[in-house]
Amino acid sequence: MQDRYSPQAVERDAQNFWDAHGSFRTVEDPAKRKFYCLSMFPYPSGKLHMGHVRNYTIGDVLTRHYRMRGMNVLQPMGWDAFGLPAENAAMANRVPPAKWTYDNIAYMKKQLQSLGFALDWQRELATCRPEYYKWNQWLFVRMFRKGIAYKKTGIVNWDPVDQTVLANEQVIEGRGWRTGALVEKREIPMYFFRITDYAEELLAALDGLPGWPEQVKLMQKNWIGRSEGVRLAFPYELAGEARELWVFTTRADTLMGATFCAVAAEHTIALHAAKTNPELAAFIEECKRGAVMEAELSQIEKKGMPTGIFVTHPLSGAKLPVWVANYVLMGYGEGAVMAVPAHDERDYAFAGQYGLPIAPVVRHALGDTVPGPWKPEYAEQGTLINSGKYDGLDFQAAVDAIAADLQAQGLGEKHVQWRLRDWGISRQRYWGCPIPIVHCPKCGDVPEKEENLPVRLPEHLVPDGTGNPLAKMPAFYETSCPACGGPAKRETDTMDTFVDSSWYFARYACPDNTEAMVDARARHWMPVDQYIGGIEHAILHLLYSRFFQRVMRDEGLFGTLDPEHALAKGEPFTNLLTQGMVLAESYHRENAQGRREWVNPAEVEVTRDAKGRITSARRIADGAELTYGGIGTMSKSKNNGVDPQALIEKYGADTARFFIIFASPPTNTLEWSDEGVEGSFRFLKRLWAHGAKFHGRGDSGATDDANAKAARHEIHTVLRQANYDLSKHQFNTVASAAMKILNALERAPLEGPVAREGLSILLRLLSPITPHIAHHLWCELGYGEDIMQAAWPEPDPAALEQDEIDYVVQINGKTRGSLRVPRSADRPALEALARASELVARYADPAAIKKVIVVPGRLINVVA
RNA sequence: GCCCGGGUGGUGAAACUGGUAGACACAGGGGACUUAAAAUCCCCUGGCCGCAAGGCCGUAUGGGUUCGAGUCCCUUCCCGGGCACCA
Repeated sequence: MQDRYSPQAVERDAQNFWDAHGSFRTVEDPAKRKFYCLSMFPYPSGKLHMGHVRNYTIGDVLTRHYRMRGMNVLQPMGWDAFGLPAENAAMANRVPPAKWTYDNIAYMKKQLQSLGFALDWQRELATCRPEYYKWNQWLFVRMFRKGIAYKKTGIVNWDPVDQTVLANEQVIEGRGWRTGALVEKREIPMYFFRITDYAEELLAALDGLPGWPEQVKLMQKNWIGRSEGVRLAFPYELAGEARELWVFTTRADTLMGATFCAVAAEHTIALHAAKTNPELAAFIEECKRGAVMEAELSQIEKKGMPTGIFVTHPLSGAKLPVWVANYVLMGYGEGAVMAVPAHDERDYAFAGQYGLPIAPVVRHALGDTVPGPWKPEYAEQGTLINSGKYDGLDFQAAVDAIAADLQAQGLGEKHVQWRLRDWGISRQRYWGCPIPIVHCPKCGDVPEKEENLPVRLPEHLVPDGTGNPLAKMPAFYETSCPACGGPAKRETDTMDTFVDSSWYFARYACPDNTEAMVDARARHWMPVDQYIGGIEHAILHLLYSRFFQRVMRDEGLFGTLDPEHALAKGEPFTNLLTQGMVLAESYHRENAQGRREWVNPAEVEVTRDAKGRITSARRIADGAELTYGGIGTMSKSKNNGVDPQALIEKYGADTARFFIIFASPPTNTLEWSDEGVEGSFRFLKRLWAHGAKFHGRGDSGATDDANAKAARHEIHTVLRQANYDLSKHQFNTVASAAMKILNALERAPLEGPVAREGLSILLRLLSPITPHIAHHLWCELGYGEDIMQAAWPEPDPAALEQDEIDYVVQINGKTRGSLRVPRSADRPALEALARASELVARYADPAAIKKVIVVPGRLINVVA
């Protein structure tokens, strides 16, 4: 056996062994319990980043652990290969997105393989391949026929200079990232998925997901946003025609306190009033400028302007003015709200700003009036006042009575409102899945015939930033109508990449099927038993996947299902582990054009103050002063990614894997630092050295040796804890446990069964984390041929037993020492020992003892 | 702004269901080995007071519940994620 640990050789040999034995190939096996372990597939951005390494290492630890526990584990890998970065790279390098993407996939696949992940590569898929996206299109057509996919207008960011639609991340401070032009909102026709049809089910089913973090379920719940209230109408006249302004409110009890209504800039009333009011038209134009992001909209100053139009209060008959307000969103509800300034903080501020009346109608904790400044109590529910016949009613009674009166007049009803909006999937971009619709002047929007799918995306185009190249390519869009055969134009928008990632997990079960989207194998493997990915996907990706799973179920793609079958419930992921993000510091400077240029932390030298805060930073290469951009997720845009490749090359995959597991529990954010990697490498070197020393020793040696016995007790105690930690997915302490076991082994005698057993436990415990070195030592030390075939270690109860237990002794809740007590001591014996102990004599008056609290096996607290 | 998390030594973290705070490491200091360095090994390392024994303080902040709080409840501050076209 080599004296020196040489990770490259060890890892190459282990990987060759796995390749030769097809160790990670998985087929359906009814004799074993199936376990589908899936990590979110990567976007092929060029090279792996630390977030990937972390994600896939976590998945691999789970996979290898469950394999050793005898399950039939499926762990596939693929590529989320459509998306914006490929177009950006294409513009920068004049290379087609397809070539860039395929090159990246080839390189990143090598990287993944070098990390030794137990992946079944035979199932590899890439969403940009026609074999894959054909089924996006196929399902889209079915959804379109069913009405789950439909067309309406949606609002996008428009760059007036490049004449192109911008993604939110391409809008920087309200301007286009390339042109610097002020971005405008523009309404365009788009396709939507009717996810709101499933809102109720998506919400209710969250309760049936015990394997999901509460935090994620809560985020989804809030996102879906069920609210019960009343939909009601304010009648008005427009150009002599009777109309109704419909609003939704959760506070119908405050209806008698409504003093005005506010509508979005795009609302019919606003547009009508603007025709004769240039000032209002200008204000509406102002509202239309700027980005569409909600985060941005919520930060803007609340502004409004009267329309001059009045509506009639449905109960009091009073005339209320209608205002245009920039905080009312057209996309949410009816694009109009009733304003009750006395009991709503935003309305209160708005009324104060524009001198609108404030009418209190609810008795709150502070009284019957609402003097400024605003108090949260004003918004609380209470008994109605100043509300005529509704006076004296509480919240629920008032809502019931008011809803009944409105309904009698046909001016309102109880209503459940959802915050969730339908999913707009059209993207005016090239590098995505074409939407299989043909626009025919005679037949309208006609889906492509099934036999003509997939609608292939040409792979040779290079976008230039001025709109979708497909829209400039007659060979792509000139076609004939699938219905009437006449000349027609193909849709040139492509699908949101979230469509691709909403069902890939089902396709892994049967990636080779050219006849069907999914088959019986999907029914076997689905649902995913353990899904692992970044917390940043907690809402959108996971919600869309849950929606798609239900659409596929309702399309009968999984066959007829027993109602108790997990797939019948529509949930694709039984257990979810949301790993924390990998964060890194970022640095930037202004370049000659006044744009921010981000410098990779590897090229930066920083100075820190006594508290470790960064005081200044400069680029090592040229000494340029840099601005510290704070700590944040590793991203291409901030150029703060740490390349794992250097780490792998210097220390090997096992060290990289061990460090990333050891550094932090999976769900924590991980602030990247290069320090600490050395320590992981040192540990593996020590492990190797221990193995080399142990190599060739016999099993002779004293079993009864007290040191050996103590070591065995320690090892099994640590193992018990490690197994518990594994079950909680707290892998960092499993790595610690391995270190503790090695420490114990180094203190214990090197020969004999305890040493041999201890090392075998250590190797098996480590094998999911550092599979290469574990594989090598396992073979080399004669434990077996393949550690993956070995049984998972369990602690021996006999080794865990102890003759004496150390009890913590507290006096009045303060820890004062400990008592060594025979294991057999019962509660009265423990109490007596404590009362008689010299600790009590020293810190309390034994005569004044009021009570003694005994926690078995742990602690005695004497209260005096 | 709204929704969801988090905050423990110089650093990453640990601490079972409310029961000895800081396991295991990193960094730092001291020492051994070496001509020297690297590597390796040993010792020390939360703060304050003390020659020592020991004492007091300490889990972002301020309060509360409890025999006992890092852990439960409330307040404030700071940091991270999401906000529907980044993936």
